[in-house]
Amino acid sequence: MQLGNQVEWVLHCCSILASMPAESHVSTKDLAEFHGVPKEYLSKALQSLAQAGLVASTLGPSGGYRLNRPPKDISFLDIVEAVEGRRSTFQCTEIRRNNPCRKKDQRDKGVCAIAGVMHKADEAWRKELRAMNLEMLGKRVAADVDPALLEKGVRWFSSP
Amino acid sequence: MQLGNQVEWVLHCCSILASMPAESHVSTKDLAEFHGVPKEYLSKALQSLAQAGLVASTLGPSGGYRLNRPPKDISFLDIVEAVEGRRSTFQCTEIRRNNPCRKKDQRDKGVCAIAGVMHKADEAWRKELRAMNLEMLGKRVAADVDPALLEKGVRWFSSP
DNA sequence: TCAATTAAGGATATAAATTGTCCTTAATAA
DNA sequence: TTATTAAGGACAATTTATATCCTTAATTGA
Repeated sequence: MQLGNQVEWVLHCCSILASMPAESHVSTKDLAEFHGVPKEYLSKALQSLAQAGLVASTLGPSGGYRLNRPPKDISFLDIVEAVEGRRSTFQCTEIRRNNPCRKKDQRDKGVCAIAGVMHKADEAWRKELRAMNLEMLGKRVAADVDPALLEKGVRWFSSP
Repeated sequence: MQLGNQVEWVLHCCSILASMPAESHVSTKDLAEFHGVPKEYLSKALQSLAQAGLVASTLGPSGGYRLNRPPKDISFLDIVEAVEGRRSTFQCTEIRRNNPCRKKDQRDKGVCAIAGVMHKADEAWRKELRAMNLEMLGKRVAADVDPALLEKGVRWFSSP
């Protein structure tokens, strides 16, 4: 059970967008080149972010993407779910109903105990992602990465 | 990001094994038929459990599987990891190294902040699975399911 | 001893999801 | 007007998940 690469890509892209001056837009082309990933495929992932309302896009030269909300109002979960969807990591197919000892019309008392546990674990994962947002990420990045390098990045994306 | 069906299957199989009298063995054929899943494919998953040391197998007529440890010593995480592996749900491919502003030999301070968050969420998921074991599951099942049906199941697997 | 049954596992086939590319369209800025 | 951009449809390639088939060796019971 692995998250797709797109998740990693858009998280890094959002980190960039959060560090750019407001009103400035960053193109798919630049984001793809900066991260060394295929532009067309990254584009699909960014479209997912746009459809989820996390980013806004503008057309034409100097167009591209910007965050659509303050960084503190965009959680990791928002981003992960925009790309991966909202379905639980565990899908119960109700194989208990195949039990040959059961009567056909037998009703079940609530969800399968196994599914309950797996869904709770899934929720614990999501809770952790919900607790982290782009503002917090920005602070961590600022603490970890050479400020000169960060500034270079901003200028790289800003230059025409 | 979805867990495979094999995970659901073996969890149900382990639930059965935990409810069977000690020393009795349950065959792949019976487990597959009981749950309405393909025998040969379920067999692969059960082999994973055996390789992980969670179950022991015996050959020949009346052979099959039994738990290799007390139910309380087999966690959901043990079972999930036996089938799905131990790799994190998030794989960091270090795309930060592709940053064109970086010098080639630049060293990083620890893991990427994004990977750190994702791994922590992964660990929260695993922690939840680690906290549940087959003994606890047995109690929940006993509370949820008609005792007569449970007993019928045990007899179904016990009869030759 | 013999026949039936079983897990283990190799080889292979099929289906689905992931990853990636190509192209057209409409909007927009310079 | 021209170059640039996001959106998105169509398609291709690759990888993973799902499933089947077959052989082997161990074991049980007749």
